[in-house]
Amino acid sequence: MILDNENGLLLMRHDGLEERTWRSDTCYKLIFSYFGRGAYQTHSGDLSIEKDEFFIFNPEIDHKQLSVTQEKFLVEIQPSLLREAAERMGIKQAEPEFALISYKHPQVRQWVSFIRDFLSIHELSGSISGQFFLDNSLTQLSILMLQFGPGSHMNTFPAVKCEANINLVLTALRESYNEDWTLDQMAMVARMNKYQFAHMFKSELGVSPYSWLQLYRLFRSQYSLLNTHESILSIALQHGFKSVSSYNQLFKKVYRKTPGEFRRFNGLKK
DNA sequence: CATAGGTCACGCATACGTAG
DNA sequence: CTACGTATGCGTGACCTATG
Repeated sequence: MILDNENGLLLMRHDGLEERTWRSDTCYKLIFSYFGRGAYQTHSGDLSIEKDEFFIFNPEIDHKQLSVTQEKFLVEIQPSLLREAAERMGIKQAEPEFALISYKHPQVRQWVSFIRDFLSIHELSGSISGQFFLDNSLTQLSILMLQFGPGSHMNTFPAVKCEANINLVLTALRESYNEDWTLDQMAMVARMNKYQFAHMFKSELGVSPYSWLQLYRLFRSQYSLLNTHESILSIALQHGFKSVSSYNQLFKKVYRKTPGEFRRFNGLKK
């Protein structure tokens, strides 16, 4: 099952899952795992997704699929379309760069679920109505990606609706993200056993508690990075990182770039 | 017996200092 | 900014325990 036109492409297939060639596309590429897990490789590290999680490849990123279970679901979007959506949504970042992390979001899951059901009932390949459906879907997904896909265009972490006691923790973390936290403290806020808490947190958000906090710090720090000329060190310290080296390391993992490179690539020109 | 809820141990990812 | 080395403590599969 494949639908494509000049704006992008929608692909869903249950066979030919063993493809293992290097690809480098000019488009943004969302990969969603509806069933089990998927693994991908880039020149600077591997990525894996569990059920219901997704990640987004930025244009021109070399990548290779390592494995997929049961079903491959991916959508490609041309930068021009995403740029237009960003503009209409009032996002300043002209060419958003998405974080290379797997993430879970209920609304993205719902969207994928809807598209899957629709496509499995209607045979649309090559038809006029298929094109119409595709264009609309791509626009919708662009909006979702910009809204919920963590990346350079955000200075916070995407909002999610989840369990009440998890929400307590998220609120507390957002308020004092630049302070020290341990898993025990978070669990205390949630009034839960720390093991239960960690499990629940992970299943709700697709990210484990401490990683969430780290990522939140990183996204909050982006604004200063892109809009001020403060030193990397002071930005790192202000946002709760204890050293530049851990800040650098996290940045490398998320964007495959160091903070300096990220600033030069996305930031305001002097 | 099946299912859900709770707990834990320990491998390994991460934090962070030092040196280059 | 990168490349280590080390200590810390997080994450999670696997195991218990209650419940029906």
